[in-house]
Amino acid sequence: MTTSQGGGNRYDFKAIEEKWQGLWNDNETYRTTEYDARKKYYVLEMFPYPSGRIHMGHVRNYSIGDVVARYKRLRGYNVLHPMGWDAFGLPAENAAQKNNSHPAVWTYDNIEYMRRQLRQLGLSYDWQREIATCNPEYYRWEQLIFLEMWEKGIIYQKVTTVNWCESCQTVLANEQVIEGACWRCDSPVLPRQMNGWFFKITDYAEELLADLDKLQGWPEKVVTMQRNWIGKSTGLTCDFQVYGSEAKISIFTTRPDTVYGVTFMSLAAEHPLIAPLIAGYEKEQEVRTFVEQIITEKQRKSNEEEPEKKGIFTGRYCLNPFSGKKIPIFIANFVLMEYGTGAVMAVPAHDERDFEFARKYGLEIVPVIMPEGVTLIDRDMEQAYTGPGVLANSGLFTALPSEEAKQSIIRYAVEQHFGAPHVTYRLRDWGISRQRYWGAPIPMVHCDHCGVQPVPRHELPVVLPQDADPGSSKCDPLHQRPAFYTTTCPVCQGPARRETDTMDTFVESSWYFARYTCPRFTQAPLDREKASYWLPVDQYIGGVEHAILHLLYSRFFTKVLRDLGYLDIDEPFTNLLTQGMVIKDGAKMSKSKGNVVDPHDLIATYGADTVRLFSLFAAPPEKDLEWNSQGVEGSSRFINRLYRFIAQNRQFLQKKAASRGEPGESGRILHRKIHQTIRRVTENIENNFHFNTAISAVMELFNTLSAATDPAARDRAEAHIAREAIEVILVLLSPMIPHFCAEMWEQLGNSGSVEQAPWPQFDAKAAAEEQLTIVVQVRGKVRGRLEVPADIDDDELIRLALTDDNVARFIGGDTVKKTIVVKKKLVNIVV
RNA sequence: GCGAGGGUGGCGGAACUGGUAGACGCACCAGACUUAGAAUCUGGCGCUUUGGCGUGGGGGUUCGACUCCCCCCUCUCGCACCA
Repeated sequence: MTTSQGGGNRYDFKAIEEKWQGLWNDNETYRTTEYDARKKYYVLEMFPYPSGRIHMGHVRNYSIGDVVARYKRLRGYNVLHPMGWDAFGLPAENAAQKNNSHPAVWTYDNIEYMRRQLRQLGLSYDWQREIATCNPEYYRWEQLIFLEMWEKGIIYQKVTTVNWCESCQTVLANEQVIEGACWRCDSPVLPRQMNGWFFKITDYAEELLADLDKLQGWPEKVVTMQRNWIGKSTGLTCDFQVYGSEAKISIFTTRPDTVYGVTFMSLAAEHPLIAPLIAGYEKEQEVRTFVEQIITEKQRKSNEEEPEKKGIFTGRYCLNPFSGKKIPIFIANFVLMEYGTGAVMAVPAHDERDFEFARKYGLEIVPVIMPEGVTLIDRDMEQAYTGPGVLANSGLFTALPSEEAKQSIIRYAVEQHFGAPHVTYRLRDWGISRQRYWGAPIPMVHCDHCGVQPVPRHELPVVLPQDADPGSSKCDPLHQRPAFYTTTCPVCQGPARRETDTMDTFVESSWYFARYTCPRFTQAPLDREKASYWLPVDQYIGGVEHAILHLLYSRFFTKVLRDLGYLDIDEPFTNLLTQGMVIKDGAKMSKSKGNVVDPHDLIATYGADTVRLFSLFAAPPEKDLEWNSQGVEGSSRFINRLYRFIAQNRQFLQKKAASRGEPGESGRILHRKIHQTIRRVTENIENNFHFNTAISAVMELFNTLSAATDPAARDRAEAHIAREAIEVILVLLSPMIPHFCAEMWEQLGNSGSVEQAPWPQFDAKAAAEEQLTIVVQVRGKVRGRLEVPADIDDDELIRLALTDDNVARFIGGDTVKKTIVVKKKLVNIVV
């Protein structure tokens, strides 16, 4: 059985799509070079992980990007539109183990298959620039960047408590822990002490935060998420002297104005001062047991809600440096060692957590911030007051407003040498060590004599071994491969051990957009000139799930690469479009829910153009797209209607030169509609990529064209207008359904391809209406409509409105108080 | 709890700086063509007792509110003991 749809009723999408894909491929139509007279435009979609086959989310993402690329080409830009593969990662290992294959084999097979699928969608990529991050020719440059970052001191190694996923057998970055669970497999994440490599992203915290203001072309939501993630807090660090000891406890607070309300001190269970504090005191053993208990509880906690607040008195006291007041030192389970100093000055009157804790253990509550017109009394307080106010019982600072007091108190602490202004971030350094095989090796060597040494540059790349050691699995991590890690020290030539951790795959995706500008450059990670020409990416498109992880890391890398001298930009992505998910039956498509639609089948049934058209038409790109098989039929029907119209009117449409003279009524309407459509489509794309409304505008034009083309009147003066209409339709739609438009353009006998056609020019005069429908309202309610010439004056309009029968009826006997005329729109009569 | 963004026909969605709510499409209904169906074409399609009522609910500003202001309900997403 043939799947082609010949017979004249439906267009043969299979033949047409294959033909044009072949031509684009053979002619390298989308190959891009630099230094063109045209302005550059770099449009990029987030590159896929080669998981096996493309899914509807890919189709949507890449259709959107392709429309942008094709549109910008038609508008005369030199467009860079590349594609590649985020090819390292755990699924390859899992799949390889299951199939007794090798991750590289599995990955490259998938790339092969998915590349073919992308080609079938007719996406206009410059395939010459394709990259796969698992290729040593890619990651060797990443290793070089690593070495340069190491030299610059942006990389360090430390033993810390890391996020460990037992199921993935690897460490995760903070950003990869979602509600206490692994971002990939959803199993609980446990803390674990380990040595690992870190990127000092916190060195860039301030710039990453400040530059968010430059990202005017980003969705507000993403900017806010990043701002919260960086989490800057400004305040005071200051020291509390331990009573009867030389030791000091350093605290951080964002509320120095409440410092006279401190009634106790809370330490995190992991605080290093606890051991010396309690040593030799009577309750030592009891406290020690409590601390251990809290630490185990913390390790066990996962997605559950907040545990109940609890703590224990250490038996020791410290002194408030401002008031000299002696306060008890507690250990509390809600104090985090990772944030601030791991010690909190507790102000129960003005902090909810401290309030709860104080009430539970019967501790003193001293209100020192009074809201306007209110005097707080500790016994009557039912909750902490956290708002602003005026200071009370605060020594020198009493009666100051709280905002002002913050500054004065910090200044005082500095003068008295027991404190300093301080800024803290929630952002942690990026831990990039992974204990897995399928990733880029970290190019370092450990030598017993010389310590940690970088691999000499001429030895790069440190290649990931492709063969298994005898008797082991193909996916064994590097620390189980003596043939890999046994080496000599680059300094002393003695025996040494290679680093066996691989890099987090997010490192690869943090700079790939830059490598696309010079994917085969062999001298350095980046060709400065080409990178400078193309970057930043003008339009980046991808899922909102990357709002923090990938987009924050890429911003960080851009700044690092700038500081290493490779780039001359501060931010990688000027405009960001976060497209919504593709859902079906109200839920995200997923295998477990069984609601997956495979694009492969759809393309086979309807063709790529229909699939693209539907995914663009059914919703604006930033919203979720509800998949609807009947909607796909509708898109297919529209293209087929266009096809039949052209096929059936070919003769008529050819009479371009023959028609002369004044067009009739329908011709004038059509001509006007053409120009109104050009304006609408152009604006819809330019403003916010609302292809759904752009497409509906073209549908309207086509409806007008079909109605205007009465077979009985075909030889009339309208022929050249009809011809203009169909050409405009084909150009306007060509970014969305490129195969069909290319074919029809050719069949209509145009010289040159539709891709070389100029974007149609909007003519305001041609779009102007000659007759207007004016709405007549009485007291704001529509009571009539008038057909009037566009140039009618207001007085005449009012006169006409008042004579309208229905309008007169609603005015009845009332007197007209006022009339409001809105130009070209309406008349409102107030009675 | 904090932050962000939404709630418009049976459905997806339109509506410019306040000015005809429901464009376009899907579904549905009727008709044409057909032996019949599919496909296609034409017309209809918010609710409704024809006077009205309608953009989550209630108030307000205005000649006029999906749009602006206040209060409330609800959904989605992100963060979540951050001192």
